Amino acid sequence: MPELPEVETVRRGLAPFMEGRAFERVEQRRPDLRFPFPPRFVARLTGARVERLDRRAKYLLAHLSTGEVLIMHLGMTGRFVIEDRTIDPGFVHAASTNEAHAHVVFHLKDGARVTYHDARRFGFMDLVDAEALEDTGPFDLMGPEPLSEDFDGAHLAAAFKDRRQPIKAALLDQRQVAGLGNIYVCEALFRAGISPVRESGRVSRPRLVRLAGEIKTVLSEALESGGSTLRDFAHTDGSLGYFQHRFKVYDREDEPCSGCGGPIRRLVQSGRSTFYCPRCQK
DNA sequence: CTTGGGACCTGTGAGC
DNA sequence: TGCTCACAGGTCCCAA
Repeated sequence: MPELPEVETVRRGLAPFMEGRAFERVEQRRPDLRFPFPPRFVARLTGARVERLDRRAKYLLAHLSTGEVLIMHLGMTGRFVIEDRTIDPGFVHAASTNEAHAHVVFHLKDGARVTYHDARRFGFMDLVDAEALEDTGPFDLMGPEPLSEDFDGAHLAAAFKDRRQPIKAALLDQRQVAGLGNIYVCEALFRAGISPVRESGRVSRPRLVRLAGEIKTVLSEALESGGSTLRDFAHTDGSLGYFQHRFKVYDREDEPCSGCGGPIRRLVQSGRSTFYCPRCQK
């Protein structure tokens, strides 16, 4: 799924069509995605205006005029398709879509129709009071945004202190730092020269400072490229991100390492593939 | 408390 | 061509 750069790319694509507009009509085509929709989901949205579309980690947050926040998570395969007759009647901003996976349709006043598609249905939506947002899970325990000033080597050192977990797993834990996923963790560890199996609590402070910097760099570069397109990620206008061409290790098993020429290896850590260079990462 | 494994669900590509 | 298997960008839940 979308990790932080992909979710932020989606947010930027969606914001011009949603911010300042109200939901004229909402179609909820099934009772659940990963979780059941909240009670009276459609009724609570209808007529509400979207004041602002934010992102926190991998979550999209639509702040509504009703005082509630619409929380949207894309899971692995969630995506939004925009159609806007104010721009070009009948024109669809979208890659090819499968109607069977169009689960929610937002009809906005003055034009746009925004459809949420999600083949695997690992995504979900929820509604909470804006004041309660920070106190509701998972936001209550969530670590800092990696691109914010709150995130640096000192934060990692404190978060990893006395932890035995491999650093790969620790970086995927959204309570330590929020927004990284499998791709960018692999890429950041490679750039920092740190082995994914190293115990997180035993990585030296200078190396964590380097790691925090590499995390910021790789996420920033991915954002500039419009995110990564692997299988089905597409922008809201149907265009594709292209950062995947700059992966150094992810999905490159047996290919030569850009640093030493040796083969990139794959291993499985807590059920997920890790790609790394055994020679360059210690 | 921490950690790892399985579960959720569908689609796709590789190999036979 | 068609089958089967492994695997996929995430996160929650539970057992050890």
